Amino acid sequence: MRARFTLADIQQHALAIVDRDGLAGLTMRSLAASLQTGAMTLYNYVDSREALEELVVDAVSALVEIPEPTDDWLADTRAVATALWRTFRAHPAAIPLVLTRRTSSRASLAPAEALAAALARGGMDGVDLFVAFRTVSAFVMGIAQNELAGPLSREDDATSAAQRVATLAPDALPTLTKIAPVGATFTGHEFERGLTIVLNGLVHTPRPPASTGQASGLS
Amino acid sequence: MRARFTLADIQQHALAIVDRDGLAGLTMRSLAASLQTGAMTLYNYVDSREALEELVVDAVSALVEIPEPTDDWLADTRAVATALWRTFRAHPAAIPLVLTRRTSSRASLAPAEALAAALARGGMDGVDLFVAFRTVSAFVMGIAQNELAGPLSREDDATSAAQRVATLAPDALPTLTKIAPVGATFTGHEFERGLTIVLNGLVHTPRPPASTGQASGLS
DNA sequence: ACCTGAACACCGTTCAAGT
DNA sequence: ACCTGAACACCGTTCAAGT
Repeated sequence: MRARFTLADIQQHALAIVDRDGLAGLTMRSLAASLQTGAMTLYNYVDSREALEELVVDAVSALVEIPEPTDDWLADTRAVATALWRTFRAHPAAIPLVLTRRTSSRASLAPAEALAAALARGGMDGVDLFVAFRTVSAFVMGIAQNELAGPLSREDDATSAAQRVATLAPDALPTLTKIAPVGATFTGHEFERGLTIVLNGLVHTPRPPASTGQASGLS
Repeated sequence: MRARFTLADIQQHALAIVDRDGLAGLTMRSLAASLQTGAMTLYNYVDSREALEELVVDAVSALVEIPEPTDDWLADTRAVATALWRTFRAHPAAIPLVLTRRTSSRASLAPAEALAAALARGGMDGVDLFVAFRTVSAFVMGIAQNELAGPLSREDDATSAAQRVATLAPDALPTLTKIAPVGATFTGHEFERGLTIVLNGLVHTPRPPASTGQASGLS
């Protein structure tokens, strides 16, 4: 019998379930039901639950709208990072998978390549390029983590981060207690402003002479 | 009957299991066995598996050696961030939990408070302090993510990230293909150098005038 | 090659009964 | 209040049989 499904079918249904019912809602059985088959059918397409989750990460990555390169590498770097962040925000229930599952599919590496390429256009290479890539990439993933489960993340229920922190130990955590209400109010711009900080750092950090075997590039 | 265990007992055994057997090795039953009881006994101390995982995150957070404040806020910021990173690296199997589980215990907030306090000593407050805190925090968590599951992370088995990337699509991913071998060689210094970039960015980024209701502080 | 139901091992948790 | 075994619902996956 011919293949009834494509990998894309499976990815779409799986991501839809995660978006609708959360991560816990995605099981082999629930996905199979969504595709109107038995659970075992899925194993013709996917090795394991783990592999299925990687497929979901790929599906999310494929939704990143990678911007066309311009002649402004800094703006390009910002654009790719922003595109990633926008996609993650649109699928918050999938963020734990994005943070946690390793993929090396074309789909998931395409945004990474775009980011690295933009930085390379800035004149970096070798170790410098690697460090810059890691730094920007870490910032983007870390902001996703902060949003999801960070110390001052927003709440689902009524209790704000401010209240939670204050209730816990108002005296032991004076600075957090002071910041917490800011986090609750000032929402949605941490990413842009934080990214500006990181990119400014990139521009203002002198590149040390190559210490390993790798060339440090120009500048 | 008096309580046979303390929460600290449970945390220690749970973290030990995660360190030894990985995250999948930690189950209610395996933890109970480690404590020489039945699985149900654990529910006298912990509400659910989810709560147990938060307890593991607390246990890891408690291991962070928070440095004493000095008169150099930048050095202090660096020291707290480095202490966090060192602790995460020492318990790699727990990183998925650290990235994913939300805690608001004293233990987990103490390093966050130390980080925020160091930045506050740098003269930031209000929105600026919030943004700075989020940015440094995101970088630290993101580096942990990169190490664990990022695009150029190191491998358990023989196949290097370089090979993996190259095999997949050498032409479509030229920049990553070029960087990949650097990641394999240049190991352990991305954090320091990336942190320098972020901190330089902090110092070199002008603070915009307050746009929300929050005061933007001095400078 | 792909499909699929039955069955198995395992896991979190409820229940009910103990002290 | 804390302990605990039996039992239940659920989940990933193996097996064996089909086309």
